[in-house]
Parts: sequence; structure tokens; C-alpha cells
Amino acid sequence: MASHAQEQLTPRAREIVDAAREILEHEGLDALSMRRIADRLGIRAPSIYKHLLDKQALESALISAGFEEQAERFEAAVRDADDSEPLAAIGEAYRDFAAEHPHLYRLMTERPLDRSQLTPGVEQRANAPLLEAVGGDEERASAARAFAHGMISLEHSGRLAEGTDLDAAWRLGISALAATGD
Amino acid sequence: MASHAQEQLTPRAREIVDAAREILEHEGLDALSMRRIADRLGIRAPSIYKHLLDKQALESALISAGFEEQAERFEAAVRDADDSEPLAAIGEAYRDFAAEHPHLYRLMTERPLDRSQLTPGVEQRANAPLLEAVGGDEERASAARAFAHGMISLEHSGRLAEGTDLDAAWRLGISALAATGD
DNA sequence: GTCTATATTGTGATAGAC
DNA sequence: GTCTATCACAATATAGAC
Repeated sequence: MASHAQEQLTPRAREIVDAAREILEHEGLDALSMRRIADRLGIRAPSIYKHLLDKQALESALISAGFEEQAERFEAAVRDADDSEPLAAIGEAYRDFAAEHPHLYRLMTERPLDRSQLTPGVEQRANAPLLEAVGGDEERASAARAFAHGMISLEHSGRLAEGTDLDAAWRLGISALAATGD
Repeated sequence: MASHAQEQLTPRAREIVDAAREILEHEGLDALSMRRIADRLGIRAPSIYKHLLDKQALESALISAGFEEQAERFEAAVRDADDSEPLAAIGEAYRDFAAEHPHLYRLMTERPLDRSQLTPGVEQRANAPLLEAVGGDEERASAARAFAHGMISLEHSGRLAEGTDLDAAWRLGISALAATGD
């Protein structure tokens, strides 16, 4: 039936998704094959299909989990931060998430999303704190998200000059985009 | 010998790279296989290896060409622009390049670069106009590049909210990052 | 719920004849 | 400079037995 909801996964399906997550985190996106996942569980690849529809469903479960974890971090960051600098707090949380889960981050951002397979609302929940932090200004939220994603993406692919002070670049970008003036 | 230089490609190797470029632009990165390239030239895949070392060399030639085209655009943008707004001019040129060559852009940005195979200096030449536009401030240049790359990447992968005014977000980001104060 | 066997399709790359 | 033949893989997925 429902192709999305992570909360509807059977216990065995959950174990498979957990194994996939381990492989993704430790060995990267290219290592995430049905065979490799099955290996880790001591079963054969075809057995996975008794529990999950296909690989897309598996990836969608991973992505949904990623959005949920982001949402929790961003909400906590806003909660714990000075009310004066919510954008900086979210930016740091965003950067930390990507640093701790670089392969999951890539999976979550590199390809178009099949939103119909995600846990409903999870993407919006992850995006909401930023939108609130900029007072509902969609364009500023997009610009801030673009900056953050760009910094991470360029760092991951080795595109920032070696001498660059990453902390300073982050501070500069965040404070520039937080400014109320245009 | 030299594994990089595009200017050292034989005429036949050039034709192969040109065919690869056509496929990349029209059919996307996943379609860029040795067989597909050979098809387009009316030859068999193994024949390609008489002219180019391997697929990496072919991709490097495409990437070098992309950097060269970017460099020309950015240099022209600065030349033609008001001296007061070089950053906006480069930003627009960057955005235009990505819009006109989305698949080449992906090839150029998504994976770590094998710089040893690129035409020497071509990456720096493409990056130089931006660095000059921000007065040599590496951190500001990185922040601006991150913003621009992030906007393009998020748009390509469908991550910007539907109602978002992209032009407005670009203007907002560029003008925020152009400001001299932090 | 797991298995074996298999279909199907794809990739990059090499050897050696012509 | 091109060919045929082939290697050596890898991938997702299905059918059907147990």
C-alpha cells in the first residue's frame, strides 16, 4: 500500500534500512548496493525484495530519516540559540549535519527527490526553521540555503582554494545573508 | 606523454571529444558511455582507445573545455559591466553558463577534480575574475561561489520552494555578498 | 522469510587480426 | 585506425522452490 511511510516499515524492513544506513555512512553511496546490504545481514540480495518494494523505497527511507534528523537539529538549534541569531545557529547545525553524515548528505541533495515516497511533511519540517528564522522571506531562505549547500558541496568536491579559511567564509556568508537590508 | 593538454589532442581525438560533448549536452551524464560515443561517430567503442587513454581523459577534456568557456564568459562579463558591479555581472554569467549547459555543469562540479589531467591553469583562470571582483578576499570569493553554486545545484535538483522568485533570490544573495561590511 | 537460478542490462577495457 | 571477440565485472530485479 503506502509506499512512503517509514513508520509503516515492518521490523525486518527497518533492519534492512539500518544496515543500508551503516553501509552508506561508512562506505559511501557507490557501495550502497542490494548485494552489499544483504551481505551485511547475512542474507541474499533477492530476500530484500520480500520486505521492501525496490531500491528507491530503500533510499527514500534513508532520505526521510535524514530529513527528520535535520529537522530535530534545526529545531534544537533555534531553541538553544540567542533569539538574535537564529540563522547562524541553523547554519552551524546544517554544517555539522553535513560534516557528520557526508554520504547521507550527498544522497539527500544530489538527485531530484521522489517526494511521493518520503514520509509526508518531513521535507517541509526540515525546511521550516530556516524559513521562520528569516521571517518567512522565501527568497532570503532560498539564498541562505543555497549558500550553505554550496559551501558544503564545494568543500566535499574540493573546490575551495586551499588557503581559504572555511570558518571565516561561513561567518561572512551567514552574516551577510542575515542582514535585514538588501 | 602529457595526459592533460587539450591542445595536444590529435584531430581524431578532438572529434571524439566533440561527439562526447554533444551526447553530454543532449542526453545527460548517464548517457555518456564509450559505446554511445562510438555510435555517434559510426565506429566501435574499442576504437576510441586508440585516440584517448581512457574515459577519465575524455571527461577531463570536457571539463577543461568547460572551464575555458567559463573563463571567457567571466572575463567578458567583467569587461562589459559597470565597474561598480562586477560581482553581479559574474554571477549572471555563472548562472547563464549553468542554465545553458546543465549536464556539463554537473560533470564539472559533482565529483572531485583530477587536476593533473586538466589543461594547466584552466581552473584558476576560470576562478580569477571572481577573486578580482572581491578585491582578492578569498573568503568572500568562496562565499559568493558557494551561493552561486548552491542556487544552481538546488534548482537542478528541485529543492527550492515552488513559489520562490529565483531572480529575486539571486539579486538578494549577490547584493548581500557584494557589500563591503561584514 | 530465505534460498537458488536466472534474466536483463549495463559498464570500461584489452588482445590481436586486418 | 578500425574491427571482432571477449574479459571481467557490476547492477536491479523476478520466478519459483523450500
